[in-house]
Parts: sequence; structure tokens; C-alpha cells
Amino acid sequence: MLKQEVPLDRVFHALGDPSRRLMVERLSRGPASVSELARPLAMTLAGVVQHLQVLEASGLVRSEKVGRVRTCRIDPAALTRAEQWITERRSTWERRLDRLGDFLAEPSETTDPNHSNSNS
Amino acid sequence: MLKQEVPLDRVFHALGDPSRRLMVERLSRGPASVSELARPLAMTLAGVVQHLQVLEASGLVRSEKVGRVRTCRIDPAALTRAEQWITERRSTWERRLDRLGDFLAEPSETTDPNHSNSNS
DNA sequence: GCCATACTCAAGTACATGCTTAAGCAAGAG
DNA sequence: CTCTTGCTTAAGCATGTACTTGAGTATGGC
Repeated sequence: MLKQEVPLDRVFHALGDPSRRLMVERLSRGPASVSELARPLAMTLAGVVQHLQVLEASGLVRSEKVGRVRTCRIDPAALTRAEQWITERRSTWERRLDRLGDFLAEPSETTDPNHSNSNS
Repeated sequence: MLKQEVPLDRVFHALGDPSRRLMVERLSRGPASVSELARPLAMTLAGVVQHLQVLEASGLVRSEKVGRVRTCRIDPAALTRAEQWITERRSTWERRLDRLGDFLAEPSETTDPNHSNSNS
């Protein structure tokens, strides 16, 4: 198994730039060459290549060169890891709200350790 | 009107820093004061406050001050927007793979030597 | 009132980021 | 062969980021 495990830092950082997100959007519709990725971006090719390097370092994109053309494609694993991190935070938050809801629904009984329960 | 619509840029950028992700993780377990958020971070309070400002600007976190304590809590809407963006890219990519699978499963005429495929 | 707590703000600094230009090189069309 | 295409690399530069220190303010316990 090819375990890479690029830190989440790089993945989120890579997604934090609109040009790079556009590149990812394009690649999610299928592989593309570097100049194809560059076309919609108001930027020199050299600039695009630098964004591509960030995307590759994050694990979001892989590429290989055939002849003089470098073909890039998305690697969904990194995308999934980022998605999972978010999902986990959200579900932690939601579970907490559920427990809070239970608590509020109950006839008053406190979980505060500093508070002496006067009842019974 | 309460339309905020913070650009995704800020959300992903905010999540691209490990200290800020730690803060979000802590807040997903429930509200916290600034110094509570600061405790696990090897950094001055002032530094933490700056991270907090980034998180607030991204819409991921809201906070209000009562007395001398500022209490911070997560706002899951921004988290959801980021999650959605990722999910959309993944599903576009997956649909494409499905179509590609269908294409490859078909009895093909592309092996026919007379086959003419004009692609400009 | 006095003091510790809990921030808040401004300024400074080192390093990272997002571009650019300019030069170079290999692949492929004519 | 020449010329164009498709990158690739290095250098430079303006701006942004992630901190710091040092000062200040308001709150609340004693």
C-alpha cells in the first residue's frame, strides 16, 4: 500500500485559493493538460505551474508527462480526507446539540459537578 | 438581510492552519473562552486572538463578550459550505468514472480499422 | 481601593505566497 | 531543417501571514 498521508494543512491550504479551486473543478470533470488548466486563468503559464505544484504537494492532483504534454488528474483520496475532517467536526457538534436537547427536555437535574443536587 | 456568504477562500484558508483547526476541534465539543482556546497552543494570547479573528472572518466561529470573558462557538454553516464544495467535486468525478465504465463495458466499434473519429 | 484576570490593540519582524519576466529546452508539425 | 507549442526553471518583488513584545483597558474577587 502506498501510504502518503499528506498533512491536512496542505490540503486545506491548497483549496484556499480560487485559482487552485478552479483547477480542481476543471479536473473533477476529467484530466487536462497544464495549458488547458491555464486557459481560464488570467495569469502566465509559469504562475499556473506553481499552483499546480501546490496542488501536487497537497496530494489533490497527480500528473505525468507524455511527450511534451503534462496531463493532470484529480486524486480524490486527499479530497475525501478533508471532507472527513469536516464531517467529523460537524457530527461532534451535532451530537452535542442532541445531548443538550435531551438535557433541556428533562425535568431539571444538573450535571454541574460544583452544584449540589438538592433533590432526593 | 442576513446574507453573509463569506467566500470559500476564507473558509479553506482558515482551516489550512493547524492551530486554527485545533481551535475548531475544541469548539465542536462546545463553546469556550479565548484563554481556554489558548491553553493547548504554544503561543501568546495575542497570537490566539489573531487566529480567532481569521476564524470569525471566515464565518466558522462567532463570539460574544460577556463581562471580561469572550465566549466563542462554532457556526456550522460555513463548515457545511466547505463540505458541500468538496462533495460536489467528488461526485462530479465519480459520475465521470461511471460514464467511463459504461463506455468501456459497451461492445466497441473503435477497434474497427475503418473507424473514423473526427476530433478537431 | 487593590490586584489578578481576561482580553485588546499597535507595532515590529521573519518568512511564506502569488505573482511576474526572461531564458531555456525538448517534442512535434510542416 | 525551422518554427511553434508546451512546458520548465530561476530570479525578483510586492503583499500577506504568523507570530512576537509591550502597552493599555475593563471586570470582578477580596
